[in-house]
Amino acid sequence: MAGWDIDVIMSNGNSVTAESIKLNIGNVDIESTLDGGQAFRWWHEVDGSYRGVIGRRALNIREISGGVAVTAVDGKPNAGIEHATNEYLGGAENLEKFRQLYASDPCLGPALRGYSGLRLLRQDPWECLFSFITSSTSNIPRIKLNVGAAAESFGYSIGPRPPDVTFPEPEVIIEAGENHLRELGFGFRAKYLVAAASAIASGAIKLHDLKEASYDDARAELVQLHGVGEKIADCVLAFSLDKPESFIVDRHILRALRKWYKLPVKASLSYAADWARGHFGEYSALANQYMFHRERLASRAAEWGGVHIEKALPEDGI
DNA sequence: GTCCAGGCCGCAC
DNA sequence: GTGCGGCCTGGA
Repeated sequence: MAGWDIDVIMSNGNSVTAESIKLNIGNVDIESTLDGGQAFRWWHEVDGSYRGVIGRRALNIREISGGVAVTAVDGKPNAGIEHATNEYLGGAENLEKFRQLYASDPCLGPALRGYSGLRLLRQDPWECLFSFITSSTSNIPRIKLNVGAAAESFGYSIGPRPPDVTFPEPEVIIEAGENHLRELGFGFRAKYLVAAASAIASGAIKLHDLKEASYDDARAELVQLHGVGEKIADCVLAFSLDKPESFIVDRHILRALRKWYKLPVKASLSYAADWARGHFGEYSALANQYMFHRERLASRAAEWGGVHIEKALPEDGI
């Protein structure tokens, strides 16, 4: 599975040789997967690769034919990187079935052809929860700014650059406190984050145990947290707690469901989520991510002059 | 200056 | 159960 080759990393002007590991895990669209609204600590490099952190390792990931190449940028041995990256990028079995089932779906078919390789991540649950509490009434650039600031302020350095840090444990966030988080720009979300950290540190909520729990039970646990509603809970369930049946509804998705699946204009967010879970079943989270990506690019294309979607999805005829 | 962003809470009705 | 105002703040 894993092959070897030699890369040259330019860091602080010095050249360092490091071995990269090739993972033949199938096509991965790293831009839409790592930097499309699931995770917020991946940074685009000038060569098109992405740099970020998985667990306690600072890594660089780039696309290669049939998979990705991963390089440690922390000067440590490669042990464990292959396994961790495989975990993080999720399995592809579901994706293959999903592709076959929805190839001719009017909304998802074009998206599957346009962004084939968009995957569901399997992130660390605490960082994921923290990130999506932060996402409330915010936008992706600002979420990246906030989450990155918290990581760099309170995380443990594991590499040469400032963003090469582990994500701070709940105990560290509690110690930092609401006011410090407000100073970093989290606004009204600061108190939610400290409360969530307390619930986890005290053991009132055991995030990792929710992986084994049913979707309904895990969701019910999460929404008890102050500042976590159905939407944020579904993000955490889909991106970190192995719940492929979760479906996230925001304004982009609601618009898509009305446009492509004839959902009533008056359908509430909660109704829409229930309908979509019934319709897509175990492929809900995947369908949701492709739909979100497509709709988000479409709205951005409109802002930029409306060319992006036609370029990405030629056969779609919007 | 205004408006909006991958929401949620508290409170009416 | 549905609707509405308020909440922080950076960027367009």
